[in-house]
Amino acid sequence: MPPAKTRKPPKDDSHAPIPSATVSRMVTYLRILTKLEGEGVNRTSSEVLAEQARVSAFQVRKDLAYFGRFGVRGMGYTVLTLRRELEYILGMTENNPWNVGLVGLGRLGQAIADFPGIVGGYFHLVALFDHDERKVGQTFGDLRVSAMDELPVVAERTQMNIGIICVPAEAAQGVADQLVGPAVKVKGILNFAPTTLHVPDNVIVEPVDFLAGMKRLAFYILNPNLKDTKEEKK
Amino acid sequence: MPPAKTRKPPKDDSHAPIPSATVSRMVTYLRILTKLEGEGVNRTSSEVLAEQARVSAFQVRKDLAYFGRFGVRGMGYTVLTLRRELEYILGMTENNPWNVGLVGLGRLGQAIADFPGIVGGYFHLVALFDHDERKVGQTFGDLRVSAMDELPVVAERTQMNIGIICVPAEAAQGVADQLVGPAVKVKGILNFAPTTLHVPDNVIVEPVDFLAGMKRLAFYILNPNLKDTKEEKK
DNA sequence: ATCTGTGAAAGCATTCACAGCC
DNA sequence: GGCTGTGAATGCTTTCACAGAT
Repeated sequence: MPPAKTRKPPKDDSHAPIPSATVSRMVTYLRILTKLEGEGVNRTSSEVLAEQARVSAFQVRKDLAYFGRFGVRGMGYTVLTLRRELEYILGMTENNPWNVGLVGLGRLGQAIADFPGIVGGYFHLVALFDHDERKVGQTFGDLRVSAMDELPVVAERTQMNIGIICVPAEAAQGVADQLVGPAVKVKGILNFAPTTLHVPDNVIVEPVDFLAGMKRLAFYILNPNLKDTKEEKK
Repeated sequence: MPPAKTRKPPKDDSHAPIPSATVSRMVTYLRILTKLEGEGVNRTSSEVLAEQARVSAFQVRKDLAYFGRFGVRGMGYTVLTLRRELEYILGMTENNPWNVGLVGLGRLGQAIADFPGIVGGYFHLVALFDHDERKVGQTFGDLRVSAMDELPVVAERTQMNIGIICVPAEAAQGVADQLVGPAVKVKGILNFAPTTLHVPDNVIVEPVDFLAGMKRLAFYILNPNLKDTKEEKK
């Protein structure tokens, strides 16, 4: 094996198993880079990223190394370039249209539909659904609320591929079943309901369970000695 | 060392390092047990719990073993008893008054203040704060919104020990600083703002970052091959 | 017979130390 | 000199297999 060739960046390590904690941190790094860029910072380093993400600089470099080589030795990273690379890695690009449908327009659902970063960011909110017929037909933002039985049709028309569940725990599994039903191409679900969803293998669920978060807080407050020193883990 | 004594449950393994993933799963088990109890189920097993939590039965038993011995060999677990034990372990008891203050009454904050399980569950919502003077003085539920500069006084009076941050990312660190300021005894923060908070060592932060969740979804949808098979990790 | 509790092994993730490149 | 990229070592977590209890 000749190490003669001068520079072939082996960017594509495509089959390496990426730790899920690494994926979470990549998201954090992207957020930090976007912030730095907004502040007019051009260059940064693993140390700066580490400080802001509350992890070690080793960790930052190792994480990035799973995906390629983005820095310059002795110099650090260019904020703009690295931000773009991470966006690409995480699928936050023009040619990945993430079409999001939200189910359940209670207070929480309305708040999420309205949240800065959902509309106008990397994701497009394309459909709203509610069980309650008094809500069906109302508009939030510029979207009309559809009935649950319209879901397959609307999902098809809007090319919905991500679903957000904001319904009570008892109703969540039923909604999940509809979201992954035939003709619906939802491949990922963000689940705000405090329950564990059962979905087919090819569907991803991300739980956002803040009641669980509160209980973890309670536990760690009572047992400060065994506090996890590396926050950001997921 | 006499192993003669007939039954002294060595409940207190107090210094074993508990994996943070275990803590998250304990919260899940508690939720499942509460549900089972509500359905009138008396007995259960590591297998049932595993199925509902989407983990292995080994994992359930190992997790529980960190805290004590709660089952009967050949029989399984008593739902009521185990539920109580887990509540005790997680600090969900009458004599641990978790007094929660919420900062930021935008749509999200209002939704959280209203969420079933905050009021009337294991936690008491005792104070609301907002920067915006038009919101100060309004009431949500039966709580009056206080101004930010009243925070130290109100926190003291209400014995606030957990804070929830529902303000925009730019404002979150400032709020966190106030929450851990002198005379405020907040030891845990639930952070809905998409930013990493810097707090003293003795304060715990639980991030609830659903925008990050969306980006993780996007990544795993694009790279299904390296999907994490064991959801519920945190 | 059944199902829990647990030491030991296997599998992952993080930390480290230093080689490699500006 | 400075800071990245990365094999090797360390340290955790999960998985396993089986001993223990009823």
